[in-house]
Amino acid sequence: MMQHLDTFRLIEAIARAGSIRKAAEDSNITASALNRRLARFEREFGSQIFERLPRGVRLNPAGELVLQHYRAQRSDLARVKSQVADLSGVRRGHVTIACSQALLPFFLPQQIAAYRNAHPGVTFAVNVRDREQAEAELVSFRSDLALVFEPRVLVDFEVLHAIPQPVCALFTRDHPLADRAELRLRDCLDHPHIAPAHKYGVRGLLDMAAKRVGRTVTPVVETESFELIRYYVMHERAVGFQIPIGLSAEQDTGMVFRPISDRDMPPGNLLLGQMRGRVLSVATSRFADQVSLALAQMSDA
Amino acid sequence: MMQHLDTFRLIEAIARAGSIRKAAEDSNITASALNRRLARFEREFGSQIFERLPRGVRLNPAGELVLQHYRAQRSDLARVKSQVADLSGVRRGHVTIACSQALLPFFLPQQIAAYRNAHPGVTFAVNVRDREQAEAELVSFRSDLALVFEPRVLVDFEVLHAIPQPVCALFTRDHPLADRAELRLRDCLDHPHIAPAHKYGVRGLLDMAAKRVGRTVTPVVETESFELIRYYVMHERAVGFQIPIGLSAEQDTGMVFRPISDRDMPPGNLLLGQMRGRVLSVATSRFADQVSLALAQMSDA
DNA sequence: CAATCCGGTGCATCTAATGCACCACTTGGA
DNA sequence: TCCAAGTGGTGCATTAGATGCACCGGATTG
Repeated sequence: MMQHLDTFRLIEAIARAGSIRKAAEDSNITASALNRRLARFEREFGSQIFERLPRGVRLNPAGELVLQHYRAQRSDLARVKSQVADLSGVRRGHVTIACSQALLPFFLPQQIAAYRNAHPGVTFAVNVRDREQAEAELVSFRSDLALVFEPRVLVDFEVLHAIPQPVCALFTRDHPLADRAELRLRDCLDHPHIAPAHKYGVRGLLDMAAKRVGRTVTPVVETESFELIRYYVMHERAVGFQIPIGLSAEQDTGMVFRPISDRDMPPGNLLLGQMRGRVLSVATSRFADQVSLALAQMSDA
Repeated sequence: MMQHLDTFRLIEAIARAGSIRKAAEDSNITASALNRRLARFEREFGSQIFERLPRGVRLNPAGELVLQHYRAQRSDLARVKSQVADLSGVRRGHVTIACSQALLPFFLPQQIAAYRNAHPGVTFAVNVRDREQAEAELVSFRSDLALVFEPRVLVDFEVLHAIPQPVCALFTRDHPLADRAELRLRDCLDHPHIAPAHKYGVRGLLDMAAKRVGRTVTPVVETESFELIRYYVMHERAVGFQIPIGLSAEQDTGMVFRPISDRDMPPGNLLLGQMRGRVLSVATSRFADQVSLALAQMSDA
């Protein structure tokens, strides 16, 4: 039980540290003991999993496979434990989500709170990641679920639910654009605007749409923070861009948001997904169901 | 490495024996040691996996989950080892097949020999099973591949390749039916016939077809052995039933076989399959490819 | 009611993992 | 050029944990 996954944790530490001695320090054992654990593992496994360099060690291809195998195993063991806890009546578990910044202000806290209200034994971990990182998180079993806008590569990403999200422009109530019946992209670009960095889906859609009408996105402020975008439009009379799920219509912040006309930009997709083919734990699976339902109700409304 | 999967093997032994003491004897350790291993495992896992009965122990639902998890893990570890051996150039591995009797005389030995000729490092295990057992073998990771005729339930059975196989009647060259241009089911049933037991696909198709024309299959000999069927028709002037892949046209045995007219019976399907969603080892995967190719060529001819 | 089989436990024993000191080697910079 | 600071690997004494043995309490069975 312990011994086995423990050895694996040490192997992970070696891979991370790039050196047996460093990993030994991190793990609070002697380099000698760690060296032997590794040697024994390699002997019993049948081949080396690290290549020995003059300045340390590095995973070889076999090691990559082994690492992936043990990550999958550890994750599946967690699933089994969750199911066992579930059938003994005690709804326990832990859910790890990699998600876009856009979900942080309203959607995710609401969803987590609602779920925890029904099942107080379940704990959560929320990792804020861009769309590429989120997919990598799934594959390496560091996250169970991902909730991202317009993910790039969809290999190994199994879509559990999808809802369309138009890119919205946001500005203060007294902005010149606030009166327009239909909001065109060119109008937004004519004003000073603040846009997210290229790695984000909103920016990708903006760039494509602008290119199609012979324009370019030239933000006065470019940022990785969606929060900054939301607040900045209240300080300079600028146009921000964001998807509606990260915005609240109810709050009276003096700020309004409007979808950009779909004549200029098709809506992007917000996707809930998991690693392809993986069996999720009970808690994770139920939470995914709840989120799917909430997303569905949202796109109906 | 060893310790962990070793404990699991012991747990399997306990589940099989139904008692710690018996399992201890089988595994050549003392009941005390085995009891402790189990106790420690349950303590670290967080819940009991056996229910204690007055006359021994029995797996509880949690135990079933744990067992399934470890079987999957062991199988995946074998896959990793196979891939590692593959990338170091040495094509090694082990392939386990659950298959119908019909494949034993010609098809499977040919396929295995051909593969081993190209890759002598790969070893094989062939388990002869009926269609239901074969599916159970896949799910419990006791077999990697299954090659069966008309499998019953297809849950968790992922079809890798399928070819149609008409049910054939076989008899000696001097049998009255040997001259017919088209072979009808009623003619076969009018003669003394020998048929496989109900659990086999051929019998299932026969029963259904007979019922459709208001007849019943009334074999003079009913058997589980396809081999007996093939040999019996040479001793009594009887009609046997079998699928063509288990029969050879070339051998001069004084025996002929003919498909029953598809006006009476649609052909059944011979399926090559694996457990749904499972990643096969390199050796297994390549062998499956070879078999698929051979089946495809066979149905072209 | 005695015999038998079961799982569980205290204690002595023994195997195997660990820590310490040290080696051989490479590298980078004084 | 040479030395200091890294690296992975190894022999040896120590220790921690797994094992075997003997035994207990309890339940079933004849």
